Amino acid sequence: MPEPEPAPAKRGGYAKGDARKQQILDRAIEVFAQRGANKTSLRAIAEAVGVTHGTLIHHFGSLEELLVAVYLAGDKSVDARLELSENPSPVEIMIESARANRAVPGMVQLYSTLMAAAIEEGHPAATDFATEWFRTVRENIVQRVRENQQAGRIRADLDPRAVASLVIAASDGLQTQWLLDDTAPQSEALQLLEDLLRTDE
Amino acid sequence: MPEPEPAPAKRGGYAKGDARKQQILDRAIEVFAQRGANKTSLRAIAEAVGVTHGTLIHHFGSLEELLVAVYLAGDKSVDARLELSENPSPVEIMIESARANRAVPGMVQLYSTLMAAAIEEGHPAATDFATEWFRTVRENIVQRVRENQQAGRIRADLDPRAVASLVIAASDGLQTQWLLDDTAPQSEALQLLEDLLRTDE
DNA sequence: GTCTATAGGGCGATAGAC
DNA sequence: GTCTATCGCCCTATAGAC
Repeated sequence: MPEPEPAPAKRGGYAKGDARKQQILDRAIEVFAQRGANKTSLRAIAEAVGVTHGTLIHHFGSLEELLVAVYLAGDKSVDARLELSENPSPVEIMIESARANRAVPGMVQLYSTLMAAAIEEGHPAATDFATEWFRTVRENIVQRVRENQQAGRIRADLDPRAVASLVIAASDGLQTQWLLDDTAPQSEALQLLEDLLRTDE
Repeated sequence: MPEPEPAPAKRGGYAKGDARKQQILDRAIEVFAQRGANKTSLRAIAEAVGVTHGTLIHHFGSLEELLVAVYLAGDKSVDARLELSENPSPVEIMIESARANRAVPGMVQLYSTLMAAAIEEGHPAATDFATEWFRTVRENIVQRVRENQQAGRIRADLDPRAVASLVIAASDGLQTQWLLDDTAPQSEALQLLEDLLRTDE
């Protein structure tokens, strides 16, 4: 199935390879959205994408690296939407991200799988992803906390780094609870945390 | 290696089988404490315990059921210690449990692995464990929240169920963060949550 | 009852042909 | 780039020795 190539690029020709990689990634994300992170062997993904498992290894190096790439690509859409709102509270960010994940439960399963792999030894790709992920997210949230404190929306006496870790942890843990029992008070608990952090009425 | 049998019991004779099962479990817990949840195949565990993988299957039915049994057995010691203290706050319970897990990181890895398996389909043992686990823990914590509210130590206007879910989620999430980066403010964030829940000074 | 041995199949990863 | 073939490891399940 020859498709119209997006400008093959005479020089430094990685365009074709990257395009193919992106194609595979797009299809893989669809698969995760539809079927969840279930039975995600290289062979199963390869079959769904329409190549062999060897091809996936060629493009991504290992199953784990492919999974990381899928998660990061899927996360971008959430990120983009958040850029639009102004000075959101840390908890609002988590609520928005939870909303997105609720629509695509496969992403939460994938996140859990990657985190479980990350805290075991011998999974460098997952460990690197998780370490970098928490570093970035925590940094981001710490900044939001500071902004909200300056705006008088979060109590100024709280340590931004502790607040950030708490908010992230709560969000992660609640998603797990909610996936196992959809009567778990996910939104309520997040809203509760929001209220607790707010400057005293 | 014939060991002194603990009263073979003429009737309803499951004593011997249960004893062997407990032996295996004890040894498996040691292995997890020493080496973490790494490379936990039936064969690897069997080798460490000193039997074959078939023996483990015979006693526990499947790898997943063995892992659940190991986690539950390892958790009992924490539970026992908590019974001693009187009317602990929900967060104090989590801090104590975090302290225990810090000493035996393999248990946190095991917990993560089980939770990741639980939220995927096709892992009934893990799913049953996790569902029941959250049900029990949440029930327990809700009760503690109520007691603390009556004692005037937690704000009476908060929904106990939301508080319980939040505390559990925060604790779980912080342990993951801490395992990946031991400078993550685990204790600080838990203490912060404790302070936020406290009746206004 | 308890355990060993083995069958049958899936996995990730690699090597090399096209 | 993509394929096939293959390696070594893992899993569950079962047959039968002790």
